[in-house]
Formats: sequence, C-alpha cells, structure tokens
Amino acid sequence: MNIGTASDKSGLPPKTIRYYEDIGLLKPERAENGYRDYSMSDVHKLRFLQRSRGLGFSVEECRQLLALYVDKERASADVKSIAQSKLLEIDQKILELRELQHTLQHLVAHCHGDQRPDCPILETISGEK
Amino acid sequence: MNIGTASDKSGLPPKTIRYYEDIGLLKPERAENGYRDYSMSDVHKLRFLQRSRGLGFSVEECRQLLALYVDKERASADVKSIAQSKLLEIDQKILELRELQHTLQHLVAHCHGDQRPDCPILETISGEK
DNA sequence: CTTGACCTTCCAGTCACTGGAAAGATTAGC
DNA sequence: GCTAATCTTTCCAGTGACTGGAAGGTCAAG
Repeated sequence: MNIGTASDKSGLPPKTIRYYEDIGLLKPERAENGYRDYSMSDVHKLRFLQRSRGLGFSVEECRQLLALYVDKERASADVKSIAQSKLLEIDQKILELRELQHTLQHLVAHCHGDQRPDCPILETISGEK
Repeated sequence: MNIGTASDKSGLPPKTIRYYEDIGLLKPERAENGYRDYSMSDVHKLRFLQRSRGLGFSVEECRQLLALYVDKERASADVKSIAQSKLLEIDQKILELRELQHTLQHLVAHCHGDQRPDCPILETISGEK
C-alpha cells in the first residue's frame, strides 16, 4: 500500500513516516514506480510508534521498544525497566510543573492587572522584591 | 564587565548570553579590544531572562515581558494576561502528564517483568489487547 | 488530454540552545 | 620579558522530532 494509506491506518502524517524511515526505524519495500510499498507488518510498526510516542517515549526509546516488540525472545523485564524510568521522569516533570503553577498562581493573584505601571509579577521576576 | 562576569552574575552560560544577543534581546557595549562590555542594567536584564525562562515562558514571551519590564509606562494588565495564558498551558500540560502517568502505572503494574517473552506493555502499545 | 491528487527527493526552518574549531586578548607566574 | 593558561571573539554545525515547501514524476477520472 502507498504511504497515504499507511498514514491513514497508522495515524502518522506521511512526512513523519518518511522521517522514521530516514532515521532507520523501518524500511518498506519499493514498488516498480519508486513509491514506498507498506505491508501490514509495517503498518503495525507504525501504529506501535504512534502509540509509544503518544505515551511520551522518545524516538530512541521507541526504537528500543520496537526492537523488543519485534523480538519474540525478549524478556518483559527489559520493557518494564524502560517504562519504569519513563514513569519516574513523568513524576518529576509533574512535580516541577506544579511548582511553576503555584508560583504563577501566586503572582497572578497579587497582580491587580490594571493600567498602573507597577506590577508584582515583573517585580518578582526582576528580583526587586 | 566581560561576558564571564556577566555569566556568573546572571546564572546564564556565556553561550546563552551571546545567543540572546543574536536574537536581539539585548545589545551590550563593546570595549576597545572587541570584548562585550556589560553594564549592571544588562545584568539585570539577563537575570530577568534567566528567571522568566525558569518560570516556563518561551523566549518570545520573555521578549514581551522584558519590553514591559523596561517600559515604565506599561500596564500591569498586559503582564497579567501573559502570565494567565501561560498558567492555562501549564494546567493543561499537568493534566496530560497525569493521564500518561496513569496509563504507564497501569501497564507497569501488570507486567510481571521476568524472562518470559510475553509483555502486557508491548501488547497494549501494539494494540493486541 | 487535461486536471488534480498523490508520490518522490531535497533543502530549509522550527526552538533554544550547545559544542567545537580557529584565532586574538589578557592575565598570572616565573 | 616569556610562556602558559585562561578568556574572549566569530563562525559553523548539531540536537530532537518533526514540518513546510519547491520541483518534478505518476496515476486515476472524466
């Protein structure tokens, strides 16, 4: 099947699919006219990439996960450790964002937001207070 | 003062300071030997940038905030609206990350993580289940 | 036979830096 | 005064994960 169909079935834009090929994530056949020709197996891989990227894994992590996915002899421990470290990163990111949220909420609450030139937000960022 | 000193005082690496100059965020004087020469006012701006970047504002948002910071006639309403929209983005990002966290927690909890080849995480990502 | 949709490659741009090379300036120690 | 180390300069290239666009080839419909 052509790249447009593979795009529809996988949920990834054609540009992204070609990019994934560029960086060596999959290598579809070529038809006689030079068009890429995707098998169902390719589409499964593309869907796999689409979902794992959506779960926040980096492309390099997806490459590892895909290798494990393809490897029928893999140990599930390998996959679990990748997922666990990603989970730690997500926990950390949430904590950082919550701090940011608190700081900004505080700043916004104390800014009267009118036409006067003084502004507690800028004063805090600049270190005046 | 030289860029190294400005770097120490602002907490920004010299590379970043030059980059900020490239994109027009500030223009320090030049000494006779061609070295950049930072005033205290420049250092204040650099600290301002360091803090506002740390608060999650994009460089373009920082450019706006810096302009408002320098403009003594600004309305604090302008600053407040930038901060509020950033706050909305942060709220949204936290929600998305929490969903991710839940999904991954669920997957990790159901993966036995041993040497057997089957793995609920991969099965879910691939859409097998 | 022409139109339009699809496909190809290649080049460039995004964002916010970061690394490194090559060369000139300054400073510290001897 | 010499040398070595440190600092500074510019410029070019790379990161991650695409995305946009140009120029051209292919294909199916009417």
